[in-house]
Amino acid sequence: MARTSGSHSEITGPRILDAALRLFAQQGYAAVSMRKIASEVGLQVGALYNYTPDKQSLLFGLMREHMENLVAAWREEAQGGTPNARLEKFARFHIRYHNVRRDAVFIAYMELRNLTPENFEIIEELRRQYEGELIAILAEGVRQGDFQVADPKITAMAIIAMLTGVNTWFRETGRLSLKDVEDIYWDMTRRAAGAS
Amino acid sequence: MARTSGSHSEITGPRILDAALRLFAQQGYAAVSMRKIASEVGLQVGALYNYTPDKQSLLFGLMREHMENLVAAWREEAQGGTPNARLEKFARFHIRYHNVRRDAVFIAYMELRNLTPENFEIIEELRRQYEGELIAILAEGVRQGDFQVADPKITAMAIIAMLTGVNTWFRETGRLSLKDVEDIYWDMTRRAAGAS
DNA sequence: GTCTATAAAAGGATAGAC
DNA sequence: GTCTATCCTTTTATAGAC
Repeated sequence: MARTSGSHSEITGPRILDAALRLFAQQGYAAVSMRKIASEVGLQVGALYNYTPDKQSLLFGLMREHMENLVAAWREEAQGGTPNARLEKFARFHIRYHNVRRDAVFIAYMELRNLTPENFEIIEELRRQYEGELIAILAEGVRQGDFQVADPKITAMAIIAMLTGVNTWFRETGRLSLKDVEDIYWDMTRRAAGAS
Repeated sequence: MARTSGSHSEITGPRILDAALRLFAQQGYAAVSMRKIASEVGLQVGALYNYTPDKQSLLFGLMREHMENLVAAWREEAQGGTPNARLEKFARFHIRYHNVRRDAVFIAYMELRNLTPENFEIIEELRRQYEGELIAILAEGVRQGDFQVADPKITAMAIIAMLTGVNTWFRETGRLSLKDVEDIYWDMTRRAAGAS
């Protein structure tokens, strides 16, 4: 996708972010040079620095954007309902939301070690917030006698790991639709929580 | 752990592998230079090439060793029994085996993209073998009417993702012992499989 | 088996012209 | 806003002395 030298575009910024997201996911942050990103967008490397102060900011920006959007999107969808209804909504939301954001999900987990300590803490706090949402659902279900869970925190970690794992194998072209997968995983989630 | 220049050791090879394993896990393959590995072992970089033809072989060797040992260790432990007994054995084995090999487990998943295509295929085949062991247990349980599983392959992927997830949060110093964690995860595994 | 020295390429980031 | 040119560092890997 190299562009003609000197050509212009009002959307260079987003295109740089798109390229960085895809390249970081495919090859890893450390393996992707600023030159590779520039070349993907059709720029020379110097031009990138009009859009980011350095490579680290590029990574951190992508991860923060993803995690903030994730937490916000869930809180938008959450609303009320019984613990059982909220748990089902969470399981289906998690699978759907993550399925269409493969690259960002991959980066947000794999590239944590390439963040500076300060940036790492910010991303981890966002992750804790998201996990906290599921823990709260499980704890409320236990309180109301709807769930049988030995430890809401551990069960939450187990459920999130299970649901996120869909991304490692699911492909749109496979024998199951995403709706099929949602149904099967909701069933396993329900059982893991000891829901009736 | 820098050693005196010119000193000798009969175990340089293993020490290089240990250092590479730890550094690759902590910082990522692409971010670790041969110099860093050499320095960790107390060598100059040139000496490493007495033990490995190149950096890629170092990574591939670590991953193949880990995956082959994993498959072999499970087949050693597997033996017979009811599907329910075999499933419990698998869940507990997986958690225990992976818990004491954090670095290797991390690398075997995170660094797949840094393998050459030929090496990648070999590692993936070993992973498929391991997953196949769990799929077989679930399928046998379904046949005997012990389990209620919509799709043994998917349930296997879900269970493995859930069990492997323990590594992301469990610490020996936490409030739960590994035995506690094993018990809780076995319970969730049992439920996910619809076992009685 | 390890060292020193080196080759040849690639890396992040900046300066200044346009 | 982009390019060209450059700085300075680091990289993998090899050669040859010891």
